[in-house]
Amino acid sequence: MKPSIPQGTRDFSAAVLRKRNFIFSTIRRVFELYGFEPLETPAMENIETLMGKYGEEGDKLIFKILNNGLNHPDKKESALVDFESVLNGKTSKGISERALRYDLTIPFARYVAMNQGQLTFPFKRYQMQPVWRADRPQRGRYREFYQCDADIAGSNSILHEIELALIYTTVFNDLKVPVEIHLNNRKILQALAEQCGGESNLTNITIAIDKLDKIGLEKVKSELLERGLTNDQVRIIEQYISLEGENQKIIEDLQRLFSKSNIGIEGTNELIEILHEVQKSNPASNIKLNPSLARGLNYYTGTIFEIKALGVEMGSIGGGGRYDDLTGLFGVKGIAGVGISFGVDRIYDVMEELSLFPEKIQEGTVALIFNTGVEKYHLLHAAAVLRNENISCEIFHEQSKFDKQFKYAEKKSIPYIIIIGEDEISKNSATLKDLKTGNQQVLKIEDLKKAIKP
RNA sequence: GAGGAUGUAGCUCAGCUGGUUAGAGCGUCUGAUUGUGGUUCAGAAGGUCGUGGGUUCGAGCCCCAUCUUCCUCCCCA
Repeated sequence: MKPSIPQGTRDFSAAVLRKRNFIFSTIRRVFELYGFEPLETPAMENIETLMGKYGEEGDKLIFKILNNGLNHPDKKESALVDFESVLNGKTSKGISERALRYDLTIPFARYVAMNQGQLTFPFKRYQMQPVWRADRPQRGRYREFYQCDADIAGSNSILHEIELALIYTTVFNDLKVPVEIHLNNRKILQALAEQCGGESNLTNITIAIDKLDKIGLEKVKSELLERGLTNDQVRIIEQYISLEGENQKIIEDLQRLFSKSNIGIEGTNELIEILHEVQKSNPASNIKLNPSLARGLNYYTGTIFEIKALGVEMGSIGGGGRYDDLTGLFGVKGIAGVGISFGVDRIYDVMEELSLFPEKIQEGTVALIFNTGVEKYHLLHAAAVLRNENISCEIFHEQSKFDKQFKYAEKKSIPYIIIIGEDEISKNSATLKDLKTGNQQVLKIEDLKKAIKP
């Protein structure tokens, strides 16, 4: 049979993995710096943990795992009945009782709900693991992809929003990816909904205005009308999403538009505080109010973030926000949460497109010890000395022409080669050559480490 | 889930209205060159033309199905 992998999944070669790990380790380091602790949860969850948490569309995109043993004679009849309900679009525990995780937030909520007695609140965790979606793959969209989430459970403090924004700034600064942090607040959208026929319209409004960037004002307006809003209501929304310009100007406009709405004022004040503190703590933060930012996921109730890479066509490379009732879905009330997520696969694509990966990260082996056919002992000894100094090196596997050994080093981006032949052994030394400059020198084995730049 | 494009050597791609033995560049390997690479030169290997059916005297090319990748919609990271 011809080897292949499932649609939308990928193998990662060494060159790709080194770059990915560069992103992962940057994010991990910053998460740790802010006091988040690691968590991993299983690839699969019980199916009822996931179903119904991501909306109707989300349910369709969850990968369900077929139960084992369906062919057992004793179960045949019940399996047939259960399968009938699957054919009617319902899930059935008789056919599937597990599913692959769809994101990291719901498993986190499940974990907090399960372990609330043991955890120290506020509970700050980060998690970097793959998630799976049965979506149709496209550029920047995969069926298996990684998320890196940091969330805080059990605190309403706005300090977290401020620090999460600072994490975004720090990580993308470290990666040298130019970004805009888009900021908005669901409370303001709620105030807007109240002015437009009540909260029942909130979802209709958020879904439509979230697309403003993509489809433009006219299409957003027609979508709003299709979703049953009146002309007057659409006019109010148009006024709202047309707000643009400097953050300060948008703030003033929001204050004017929602001067009579308590929730609107509350949301605006949160925005003001976050903007103020973030820019004061790290002036490099490119944080931008975006009134049309809504985010599809309905569990958000306060601040919302989204990260837009500058200079490339790419969907958002990160997002997050505050959700008041994280664990309510699992029967534990009163635990608020706030969190952010990094889309590593898209960050990778952006960095690739902008050529932002440092060349340095492709170096695995630092030195290649040529095989000159001398006693293996001499080669192994030199390798051991280097390895003791934490310099990664390898010995060419067989004696062969230098030409071949040089080419091997070149292919693997190994910066140094070391030659130990009869001449060198007689002088208890080694020849070290820097492949980049072409310079070479004869040194004592013990002095190699000094000549090799890390 | 709906619609559209795509697939030929390890990689990037040619391949005429259907006609003998499917080509190029790059890469790989061998040699010039058994202690000094990146250059050059000579040669070689490498293909069930995504897969399975069909039409035809004859299919890389036409038809059907299926899979992959990519694009639009939906949704998202």
